[in-house]
Amino acid sequence: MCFNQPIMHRKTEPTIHDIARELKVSASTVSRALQNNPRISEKTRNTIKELADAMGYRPNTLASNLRNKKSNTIGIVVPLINRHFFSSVISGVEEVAFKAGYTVVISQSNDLANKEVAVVQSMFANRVDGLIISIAMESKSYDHLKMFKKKNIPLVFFDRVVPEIEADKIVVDDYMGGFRVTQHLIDQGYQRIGHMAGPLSLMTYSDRKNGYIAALKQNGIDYDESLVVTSRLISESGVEAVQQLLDLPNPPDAIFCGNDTTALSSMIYLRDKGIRIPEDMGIVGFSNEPFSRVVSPSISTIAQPAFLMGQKAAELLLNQIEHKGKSYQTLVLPTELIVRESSERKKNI
Amino acid sequence: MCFNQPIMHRKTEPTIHDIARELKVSASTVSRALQNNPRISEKTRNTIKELADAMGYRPNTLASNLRNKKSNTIGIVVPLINRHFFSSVISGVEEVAFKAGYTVVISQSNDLANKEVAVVQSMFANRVDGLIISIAMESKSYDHLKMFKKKNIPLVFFDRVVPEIEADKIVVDDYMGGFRVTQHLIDQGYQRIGHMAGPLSLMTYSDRKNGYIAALKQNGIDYDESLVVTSRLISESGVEAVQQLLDLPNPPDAIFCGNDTTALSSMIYLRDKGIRIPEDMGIVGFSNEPFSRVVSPSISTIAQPAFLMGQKAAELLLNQIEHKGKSYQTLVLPTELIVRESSERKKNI
DNA sequence: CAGAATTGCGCAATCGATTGCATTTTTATT
DNA sequence: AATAAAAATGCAATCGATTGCGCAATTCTG
Repeated sequence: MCFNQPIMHRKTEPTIHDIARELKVSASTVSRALQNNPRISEKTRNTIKELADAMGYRPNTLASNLRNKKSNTIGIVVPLINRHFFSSVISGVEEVAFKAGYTVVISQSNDLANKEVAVVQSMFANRVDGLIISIAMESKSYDHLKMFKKKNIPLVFFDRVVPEIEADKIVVDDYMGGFRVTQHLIDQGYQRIGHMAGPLSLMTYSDRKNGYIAALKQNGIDYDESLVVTSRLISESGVEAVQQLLDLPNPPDAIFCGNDTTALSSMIYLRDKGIRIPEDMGIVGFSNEPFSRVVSPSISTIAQPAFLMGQKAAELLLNQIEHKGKSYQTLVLPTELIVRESSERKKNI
Repeated sequence: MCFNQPIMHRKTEPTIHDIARELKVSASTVSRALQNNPRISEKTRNTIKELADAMGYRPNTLASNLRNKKSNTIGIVVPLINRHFFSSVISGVEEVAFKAGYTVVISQSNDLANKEVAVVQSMFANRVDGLIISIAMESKSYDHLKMFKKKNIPLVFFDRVVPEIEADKIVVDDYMGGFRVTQHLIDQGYQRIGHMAGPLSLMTYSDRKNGYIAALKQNGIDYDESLVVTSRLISESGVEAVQQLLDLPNPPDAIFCGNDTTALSSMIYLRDKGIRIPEDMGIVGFSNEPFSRVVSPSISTIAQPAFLMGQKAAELLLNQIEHKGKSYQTLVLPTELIVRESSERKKNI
């Protein structure tokens, strides 16, 4: 039997009690010393810290969390982790959270209402201190989220928000995005500007369209309903919409596409038809998907500050966590127009 | 003063003690009943469960985790969340972990050695049950990972693995990837095939190069060292490498680029030089980045099964967690050659 | 130098769930 | 009916850190 083993493989992690025993002080003292509590003299504090180091002591956050009724963890739920926009948001959240000493737990809803309920409940059971979420497209009932409200656990929505729940919200300025795109096309000398809209039940898309209409109006251009085609904005929709627009008696000379996917598929279709971009037809997309920069011609688009959105979401959430009961705010992040080849008819000098 | 409030807003979450008091049984009984421990009669078990439901009881996983010394949490650390390959892996991990009742905590190293150390230590302190990691390019020392080994916490490496640490590992078959690419180029009738290699200290890149060399050999083509340019494979490297290759007395007529990024930048450079792809020069990339499908000409590349990799990583890890001490395995996932325009000189009939 | 003020530290309860062992209750056996 | 066996439940310690309160030691004050 040997006591006082040198520091080596021991079965269990050292705890404050082990340190206390070794130094013949109480566990409270050790705990306080490690927290730099002024009630402990500098001398003993140093002794304790040194031994803690030497023993390879690591605080057990589980125990601490239990005692403090706080997990120092925030949850984030997105439809699909594997989507550039969302992974960028997550990246931003992680950065801010990590710096603030929080852990980020992550789940995806796969855009399925019942998976969303399941993952949210799981986060709830795990006592996250707050939740950041972009809801699944399908979600109908929001009881699982109201649970958080009831227990007073902070909640931040981003991108796809739930209007009927009071909480911090972050969205991008789709209206101004649509406006800027349209204004840009006008500035480039395009005369008849068409628009591929997305499902107008989603605010995101109706705002873009409204921005488009507003810009036309402001430039004294009549809004022509026949120039707007509404679809789900998948790749095929782009092709169909272009066909429809080209068949018009008076077809457009520029198209504001609801997203980059349709912008791309339109471009490919137009190119095959021998229509030159941007000379014969200007194209602008939306969202700044990674590919829009590298395709040829590169696609002008609206950048949504996904990473920033994640950072802001985390900041709002941490703020709520640390000063509960403040009032809620809705942050509208600015969009940025990125002019690329697909719409740059007038070269800058 | 009113006791026996109806179920409504109460300050604190109900615990097993509250249930026990209400039912005049002990907390142990409640705990056991909720776990379906056979030592509790069906009758009392039902009574307990019903009341638990009615009171809106939710087990406190923190307390449970503390007692069980198990967090039911796995950690995943990647260089950058916001990269398609990694976010796809994460997505796969999340799927498997969630189904198995585990929570996934996530962090990014930003490819910085010291951030990696910090996040790994944080996960350690948070008592994750296991860790899945692709190491930062810069990492030099692996003490932070050896810590896990010492404490017998399962570890799974993927993509960028550490050879000197024994653990489960998952990589893609870079060797065969390189081989396939090269064979494909040969089959397409290209005669002199160059290669842009990545940092050869990383297995990933040296394997690709070795596959390239092997394919040449098998086809009776001499390996010409001057045709291989090594770099960090960022966009600019592609341009520099192409310039270098074109300046050779006997330049290549095809290039196997170490990744899609360099494949793209090379293509753009070549196009500006008036060199036609794939007619004058064949190009193949690696990784199947989303953009490689949509650029023009589309880029032939090697698909890495990222989502599958994540699933497998999670499976291996959970297996280790649940049956510790099994031997370690290295899983080599197959790669798939995706032939696109950039290398398809001979059209299929 | 006595008494007050300050400083340094320990006791013991707490967070909520789990579990080995002991005890009580019920059922079976002769 | 008495005892053995089995079933159901309770006691109390435990996981590791935190903290209000109280006691003891030290320093200060007049």
